[in-house]
Amino acid sequence: MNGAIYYCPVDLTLSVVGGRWQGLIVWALRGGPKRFSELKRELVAVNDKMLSQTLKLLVEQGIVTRTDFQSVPPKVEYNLTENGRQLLVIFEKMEAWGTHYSEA
Amino acid sequence: MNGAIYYCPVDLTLSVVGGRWQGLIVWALRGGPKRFSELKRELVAVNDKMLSQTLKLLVEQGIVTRTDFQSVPPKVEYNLTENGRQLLVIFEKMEAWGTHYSEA
DNA sequence: CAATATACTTACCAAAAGGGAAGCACTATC
DNA sequence: GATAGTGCTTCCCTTTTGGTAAGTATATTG
Repeated sequence: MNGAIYYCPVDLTLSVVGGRWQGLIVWALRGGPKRFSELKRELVAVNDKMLSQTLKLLVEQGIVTRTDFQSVPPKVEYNLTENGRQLLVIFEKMEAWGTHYSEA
Repeated sequence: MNGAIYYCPVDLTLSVVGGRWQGLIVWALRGGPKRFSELKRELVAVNDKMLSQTLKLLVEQGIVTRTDFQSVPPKVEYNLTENGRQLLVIFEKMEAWGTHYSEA
């Protein structure tokens, strides 16, 4: 994948899901494709650089697809791949845990 | 928790589960309490500093308990709290995904 | 009496990640 | 003709993270 060595399957998954923005982007795409600017609006604290950098990484990892509509002004859509979509069960559990934890 | 602001429950959970060692330690404790040296042996690439630093963080976050047996040489056991234990469903999904992904 | 084991901490350094601000290409709109 | 909107990239800098090596205290072992 990127030369890194993973200690176990959990470690591998964490490399895709951990990091400041990777997981949040996957989660933001759960409802279907979104444009760059929509993601930016949704992930309030992200900046252009981080968003495009992280999206590129997710594309390389095979989690997200990128569709460039070759128009001016540019229109590009991002969507989850099948592998990406299968990550969603993880985030559903995370949402449940986080919700419960912040109430405790 | 630590002054950080979380954007949503998933973000909160990622702050507990992401990071180089946090998740792996929680996962390593799934079978019951372990001593410092056992964790060190199991998480091959971790060093003393990272392990004790991360364990301290997990204790502060209420994910792990620390029991010091006040003996010489020292014996200290770490175990999951109830909140920590509830994270395990997340890791089970991660293991499944990681296993599947690395076969693809 | 030297070595070993345990669970740490400290000082120091290197690498990586993250972020701000600006710029770019091009069109449409005012 | 200036301005705005889009999806980026680049430069530069700060912060965070990770890591190495060494040290600490004390009892047991050889």
